[in-house]
Amino acid sequence: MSTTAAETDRQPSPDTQATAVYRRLRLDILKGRLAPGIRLKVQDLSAAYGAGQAPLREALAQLAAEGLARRIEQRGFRVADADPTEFAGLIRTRCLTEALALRESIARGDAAWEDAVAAAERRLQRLPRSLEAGRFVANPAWETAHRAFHTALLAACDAPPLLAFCERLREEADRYRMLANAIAYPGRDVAAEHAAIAEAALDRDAERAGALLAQHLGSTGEFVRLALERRAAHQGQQRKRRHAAVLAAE
Amino acid sequence: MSTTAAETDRQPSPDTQATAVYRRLRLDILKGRLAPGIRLKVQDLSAAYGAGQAPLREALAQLAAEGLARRIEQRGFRVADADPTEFAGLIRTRCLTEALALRESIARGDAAWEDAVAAAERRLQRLPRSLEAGRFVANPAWETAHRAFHTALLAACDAPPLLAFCERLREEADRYRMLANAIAYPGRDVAAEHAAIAEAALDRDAERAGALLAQHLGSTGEFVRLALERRAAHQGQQRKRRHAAVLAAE
DNA sequence: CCCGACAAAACACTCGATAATCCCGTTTCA
DNA sequence: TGAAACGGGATTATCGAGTGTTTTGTCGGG
Repeated sequence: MSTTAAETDRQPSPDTQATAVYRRLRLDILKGRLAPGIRLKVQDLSAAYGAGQAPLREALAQLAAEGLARRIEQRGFRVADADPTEFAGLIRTRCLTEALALRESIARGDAAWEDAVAAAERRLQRLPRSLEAGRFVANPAWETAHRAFHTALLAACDAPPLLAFCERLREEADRYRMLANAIAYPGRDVAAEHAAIAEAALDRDAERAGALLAQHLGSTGEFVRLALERRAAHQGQQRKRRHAAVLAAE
Repeated sequence: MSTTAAETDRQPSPDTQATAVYRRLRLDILKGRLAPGIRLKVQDLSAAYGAGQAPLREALAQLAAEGLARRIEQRGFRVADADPTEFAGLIRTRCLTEALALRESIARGDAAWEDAVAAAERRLQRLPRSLEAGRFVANPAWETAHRAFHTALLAACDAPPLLAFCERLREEADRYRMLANAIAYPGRDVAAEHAAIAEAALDRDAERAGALLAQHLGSTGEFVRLALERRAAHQGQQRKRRHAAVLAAE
């Protein structure tokens, strides 16, 4: 080993509390463990995550900048809410942007890119969407492979900020999808859609691939939108019941 | 006045120190008053902006999330540096993304959008690019009108996150442009380019407008790139001189 | 029964100080 | 001569207490 201690240590400074709690919060929001719209009280979180308030505020400021949380001046932070209108804009943007990145990727991708796409597609096909047959139970391996497949498709577009943007949109959309999957189950053949996109991409048919990808994202979006509507109705009922209970208790 | 105090107060809670210092820092970075790459020491900034360290760290965390600053674990924050490679990716992404948004805008824009574009273009044409004839002195009014023109072009694309993304890219690119303008002067006829874009947009020629816009952004990018090179050479010389001075002083 | 003023509690935000870590010039050893 | 250990000084990261704002709950009047 010719690397000195100074060189190896450069990168992995022990994670600071602020970033550690940032990562955990981020995941808890994306996975839906922290429901949309709820208050993020600094003291509570501080107790829950075992970190001081200063690091927590730092993490929250970061999340707010990313759009995963909302800051309200003098009134603290809340989890970004799951608004159908915002979601529609999100999906529309994804369709446009990912299709654009895919077209560019097809125009510029080399043989290595083709191989990566084909490999990612094969890996994805092997995995079951849900861990159980009857109802939906998220399969972490599938989620990972799914992410990898979509990333591989766009990887050759040679515009890092565009890629980063697509990834952020995907995470945000995935948050909605998580919420939706808690109450509904996608009936369509997602695997076939992925296969069709991969085929078009490898055929270098940019227009067809872009259109298919946009359609794929749109379908998922529509599915989530319906689930979201049901959720809203559900919550409305719950709120009514709770209100009734309060009245009854008096 | 029929509005109660409760209603009017809701929005404008007096700016918290954290956000106030965030805005100031942000501007100082974008305007180039804080040079790329320099360290952002919490204590110094705390003294300079007259705020505590906690709000400052919050602001810095936010800026880091936006990409205007870099956080290095256990080693504080630095201003994002002006790297030619990153800049190239930025420009490429802008060309792709703004052209996309413009095409969408043209496809969806109504009469009000047309009017807004035409008006913004006229306002821009009236203003001089530089306050002095011989050398470049930034004209705030022109900068504002320029921003407004480009925003008006994309306004009808009906994809809020896409618009927000374009705006962020523009700000980042403008930071580079500020640095470049400090040492060079654009020789081409920027006004004519704007006019051509507006004309194509109002003609509803999406392809031509998109191409012209991409070309416009690319030219500006090329200009900045050259200036950046000169800047690098300049800094190299300065560093050499400083080094020589140190040696001479011994 | 509803509405608005009022007081108390909860909470966000801020500050100053302390602990942990890094940086850099110096010394020590092979 | 060069590389590794070492310390003083600077800087980051963190904590706990204090201040001001918002929210909640209560009470009297419409």
